[in-house]
Amino acid sequence: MSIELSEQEIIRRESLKEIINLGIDPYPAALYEVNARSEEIHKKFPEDNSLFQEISMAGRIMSRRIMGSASFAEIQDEAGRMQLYFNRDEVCPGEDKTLYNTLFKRLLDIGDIIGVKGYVFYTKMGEITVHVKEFTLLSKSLKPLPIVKEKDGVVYDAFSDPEQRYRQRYVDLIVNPQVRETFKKRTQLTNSMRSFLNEKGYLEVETPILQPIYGGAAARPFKTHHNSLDVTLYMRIANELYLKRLIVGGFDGVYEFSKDFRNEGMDRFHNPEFTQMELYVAYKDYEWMMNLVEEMVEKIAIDTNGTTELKVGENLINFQRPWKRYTMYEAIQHFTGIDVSEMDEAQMAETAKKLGVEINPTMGRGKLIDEIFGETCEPKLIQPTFITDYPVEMSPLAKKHRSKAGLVERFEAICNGKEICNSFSELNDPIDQRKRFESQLELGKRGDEEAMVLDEDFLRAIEYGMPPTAGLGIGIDRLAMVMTNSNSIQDVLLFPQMRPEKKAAVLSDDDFLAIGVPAEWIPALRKAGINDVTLLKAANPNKLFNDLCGMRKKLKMEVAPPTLDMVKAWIG
RNA sequence: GAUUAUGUAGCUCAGUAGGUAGAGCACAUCCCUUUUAAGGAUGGGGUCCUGGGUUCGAAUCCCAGCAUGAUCACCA
Repeated sequence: MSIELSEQEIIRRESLKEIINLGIDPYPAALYEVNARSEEIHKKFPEDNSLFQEISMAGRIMSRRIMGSASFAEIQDEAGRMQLYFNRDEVCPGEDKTLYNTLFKRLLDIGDIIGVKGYVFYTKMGEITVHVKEFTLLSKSLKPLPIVKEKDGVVYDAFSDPEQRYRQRYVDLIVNPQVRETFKKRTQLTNSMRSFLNEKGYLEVETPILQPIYGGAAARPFKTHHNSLDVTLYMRIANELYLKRLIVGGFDGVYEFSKDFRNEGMDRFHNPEFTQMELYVAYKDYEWMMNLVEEMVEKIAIDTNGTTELKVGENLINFQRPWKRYTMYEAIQHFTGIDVSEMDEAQMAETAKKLGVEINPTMGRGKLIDEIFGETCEPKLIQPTFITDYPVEMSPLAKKHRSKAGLVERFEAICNGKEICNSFSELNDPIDQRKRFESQLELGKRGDEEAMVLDEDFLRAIEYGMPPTAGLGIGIDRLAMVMTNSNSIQDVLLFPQMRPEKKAAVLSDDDFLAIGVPAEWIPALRKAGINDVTLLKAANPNKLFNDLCGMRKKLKMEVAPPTLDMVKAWIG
């Protein structure tokens, strides 16, 4: 990336100066009245042509077709585009045609934001168009936008480079309307979920993101430090333990949309920060929670897409209740034909090897089952499916199964081959909970970096007594991927985490002047790639001298060539 | 972290047995003047990701790096 402005950027800056010289403020402070939007006009005008005869609307210029005294342009507002018709003699009723000839035709560009007043009519071509009577520049754009064109559903020159789309999401949002739709849908999703939960009377709460002890999930945390307390704090990996404290405190149902942070790998399913909705309801169990999840997700599908049947990638997924239910052992048996339910750790490890599942010595029996399941079953579960009854070893916060030894009352919902939620009857036996934490500590000693740590305050809380409680964590990003048919988590995060953009250390004109470089040589030096002091200091004076002579020709500079001594003096 | 692909104009992409780089859109100037991815003509615009190496000569070949994507690993 050059710090040089491109030709088009220079032209726009010059236009900006001319606009100011015309006495026009390119960034006016006053509000601009908007009483009509493109979507509304397109919808209502065909039904009643007497509407919209005195409108005022605003948006970004996305295309222009200029032909002398008449011109067409399109502006884009949040919901869509509207064609504008400009006629020179209507925009400039007097003798002075500057506003049209100079401002509109020459000094405005694609990307500028304008406001227009006028009336809606049909053109000869039958397109709904705003006949502009007056227009106002609201913001001059200095960077050219990628121009995406579309005809009959075919998109030309799409702005598609993922790096640029994610790093400059604002550009992505301007030129790719389907991206705006995705994020609107994501918000519809959370709105739908929130209203569902509120209608049930559950209380939305906020709990700490900075936690002295991270807990509630198996994951590596981000670590930070609080200066005045001089303590280590962790960014939360889950909010489970806090929400359960609130159940102890007497709330019957609490939930939180929680940004969680996990210091792990990134790929199309994982971002270091992601959103979960966690819900805890007193006096309920996991069977009850399964029904709630079905009901809630079905409603979300209808609220966001108008149907329970969604095309996601190659698959047609139907969220209509009831969903299929398998126990974990049943699922493994179903997909591999092997009954692992009675196996001990050694037999399990043997089976895993036979199935081609990679294992390592830190894995206990529970982890082994999880690996086998994850490898052989999860990717094959396309339709929403509940997997129930997990091994106790991998669920230190879940209640022991009421009838099956060695298992806990837990379920996950799998959809499109990925987990979308996780839930259990919460463990409320403080003695058992302490033991479970202790065995996690053992796993930690065996080298499991994700083993949970013991949270004394949480234990103290449940020692006061926590009602039987059903808990749920549902991945909002994963759910949003499904609901918006997105292939990557980055497509449902407005600002996905990216490696930092590398920035050249830039020398300002003043820096160059301070070193003794005459102003006229600064562009040439920049062109030669000398953008920071170290580069200049490290340059070979002879080479730089030659380069500059070359640049002088190339840039058609009307100054005397540099001398070698001059260049040596800059380098010092 | 591993493998692999990609990185050329503001955007989307061509291209070259290794010999001073092309198209469309965008931009500029002029002509036309109610157009619809959309008129016509002319023109400007590039450290061909960065750094090394091979070579008379590298955007092209080799190595390393950076960025991004994909797959795997990790990751409920």
